[in-house]
Amino acid sequence: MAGGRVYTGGSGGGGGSSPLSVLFQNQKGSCASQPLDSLFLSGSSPSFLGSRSMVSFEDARGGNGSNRPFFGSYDHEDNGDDDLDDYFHQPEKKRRLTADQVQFLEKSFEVDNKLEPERKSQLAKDLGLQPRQVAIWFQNRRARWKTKQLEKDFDALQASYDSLKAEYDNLLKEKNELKAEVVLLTDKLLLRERERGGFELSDTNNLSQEPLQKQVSESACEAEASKVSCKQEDISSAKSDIFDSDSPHYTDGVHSSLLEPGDSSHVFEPDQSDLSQDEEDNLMSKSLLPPFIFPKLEDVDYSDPSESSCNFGFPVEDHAFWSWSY
DNA sequence: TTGTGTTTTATTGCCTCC
DNA sequence: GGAGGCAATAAAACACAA
Repeated sequence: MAGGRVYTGGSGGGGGSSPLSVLFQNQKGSCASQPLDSLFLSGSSPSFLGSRSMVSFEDARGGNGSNRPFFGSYDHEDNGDDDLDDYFHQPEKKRRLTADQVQFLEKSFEVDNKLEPERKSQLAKDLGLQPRQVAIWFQNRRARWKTKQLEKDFDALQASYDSLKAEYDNLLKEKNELKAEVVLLTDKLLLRERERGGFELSDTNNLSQEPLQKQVSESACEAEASKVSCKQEDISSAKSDIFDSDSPHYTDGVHSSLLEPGDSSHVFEPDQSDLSQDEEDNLMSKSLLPPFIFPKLEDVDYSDPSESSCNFGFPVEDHAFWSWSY
């Protein structure tokens, strides 16, 4: 025995003389002739006396035939004496508790799932079981309860996750739609600028006298006026998305050819070979590139892509975020 | 009837508390 | 150090399909 525990089987039970085979001859429900509540509330001597389940068969057979135990698995009421004899000559085996015993224990468990020594003794006495059997039953019952509780918790978490994922998917869809819109408008804008001939970025001689930022901003606002608000904060959140092609979410396939990585940036990069260092610095520091395309460096921290506005607060590596489920 | 999966009863070993 | 709880596990009992 572990932990110094001693299995004191063999001598428990009430040893009542009245045969209970009428009441407990079938564990599958037919024995429920007595309401459980009356069993549970009927004081210290419910009709379990005489049960010797799990005790030694030598003990169980005990005295005379009238003291026959009502083992839970014993539903051989139609068997003859030979079968009965065989049954009792089996080596000691596990015996299931009767349905009534289990119901009684269940009721007790509902009241309190912990078992103080006194209650254990009382239950054992009432049910005609060994106190250890009662303790074991409670222990196993607690384990089952815990498992079910875990299943419930899991279901709740799963539901919560499903809800959040649906919400996330909607946001992602919305994001991609906005992204596509930005790209479309950008293309339109570039096309218009080219038609005007005032924005030939590949030709440094054509750099406008007007500050580039002003030019583009005005054009942007013209383009935006029809549909999109020209508010700086609105656009700046989208502009970082344009160059977010590394994001695993970027699957909308609406990239403008002008904005493809390695191809797009030069569109807005004036050839600075003829600029003075000051002008060059000015260009860089003030970010003369269109503000709705390139965020100011101080606005966006590219060192941590997960913090960029294009992700709506979700980590870029969201595939890792979702990968644990399903 | 038999094979197989599930449930229930019981054991073992470890841990915590008093 | 003993009592009791818990996790892991064994094994019997049970359910059920083929």
